[in-house]
Amino acid sequence: MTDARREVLRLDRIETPVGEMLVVTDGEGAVRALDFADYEPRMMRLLARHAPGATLTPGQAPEAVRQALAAYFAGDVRALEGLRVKTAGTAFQAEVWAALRAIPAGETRSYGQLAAAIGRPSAVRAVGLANGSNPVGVIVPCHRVIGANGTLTGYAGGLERKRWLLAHEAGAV
Amino acid sequence: MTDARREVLRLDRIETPVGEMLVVTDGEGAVRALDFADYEPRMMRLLARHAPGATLTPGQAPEAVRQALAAYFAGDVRALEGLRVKTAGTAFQAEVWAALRAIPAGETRSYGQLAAAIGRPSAVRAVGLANGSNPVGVIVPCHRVIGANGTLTGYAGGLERKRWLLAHEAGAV
DNA sequence: ACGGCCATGTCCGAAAACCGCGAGACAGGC
DNA sequence: GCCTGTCTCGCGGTTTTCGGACATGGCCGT
Repeated sequence: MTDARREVLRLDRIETPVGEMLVVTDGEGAVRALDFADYEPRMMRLLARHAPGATLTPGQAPEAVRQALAAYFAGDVRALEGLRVKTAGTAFQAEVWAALRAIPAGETRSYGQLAAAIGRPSAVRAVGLANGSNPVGVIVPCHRVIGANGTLTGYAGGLERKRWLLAHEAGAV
Repeated sequence: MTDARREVLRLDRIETPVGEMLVVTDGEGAVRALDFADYEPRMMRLLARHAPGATLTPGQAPEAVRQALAAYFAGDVRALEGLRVKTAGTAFQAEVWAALRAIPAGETRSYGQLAAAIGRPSAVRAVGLANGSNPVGVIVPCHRVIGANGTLTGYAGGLERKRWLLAHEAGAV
């Protein structure tokens, strides 16, 4: 009696300088999840929350997505800006993630700045929390948010990768 | 960014031998809620849970619904069997409510029999709970479930109405 | 018969825990 | 003094846990 429109998502694996990544796309070409292969359980957990009941089948991501990611890692760090993503978090999370995509490659923001940008200057830790539960890494650039004193503080894919991504973007502007 | 497709539901009021009733239907003719007018707050609460964010406007229910209800109260106690209902409870509740509709008019079941019918013989009290949170009274005949010893035990619309409905159905087969 | 007792499964609301922070206080080292 | 590192605590949204509540039905005494 429940609406059982089981959505079918494709799971692709691509090689990058920072290790193999998992890309989940839907039938409309939107990216639903993107994470590093060694954090697969985490991605599956997030995906289960954001796309309940969807089935996952191995398959190639749309060419536009593959090419954009390749271009990004090759040095065209703005290549991801046109990609469409689709997530289903709370209203607060949606605001945070939208604010993330507004940070240009090569720049960084502090958690406090991001909190102020969405009109809740004191919701600093909550921003960190929403940041950490972002299902679409790299494209939604949660790695561009650092501590107010310049320290990297944390990253779901490991601080080493956060450092690499920031250096990559800083060197390619 | 959340899906803000505000659904519009119609709220009708009809007279019956057991008092005025509230009928909520959707754009597809399915009954979403049905309760007695003097329990309006309860119905609103259930509706808020089963159709979050929907707006309610006064208006007439589809003719098929009105006629079926009139026929039922006039003596054609099987007139409600063809009506479509739509609810959004948990899986357990859905099973219980489906099992309810399988009880023919004029018959009754005990809570234990109903629990056994859905394959959870010991979930007796849970059946009672699910029964009580049924948003679509009368059409989903929760009044046909009574205690194992024949007592009526309880009814959201008042025991007096439960007694009346059962007598009405028993006398009209 | 009748009245108490208790095991039972599910759901809901409240409360607490959890954090990818940041500001302020404080202690040392120069 | 000044700079830096460590500590403490308040912050806010989300998730998890927990404690009742309940439209029962046996069982066991009287």
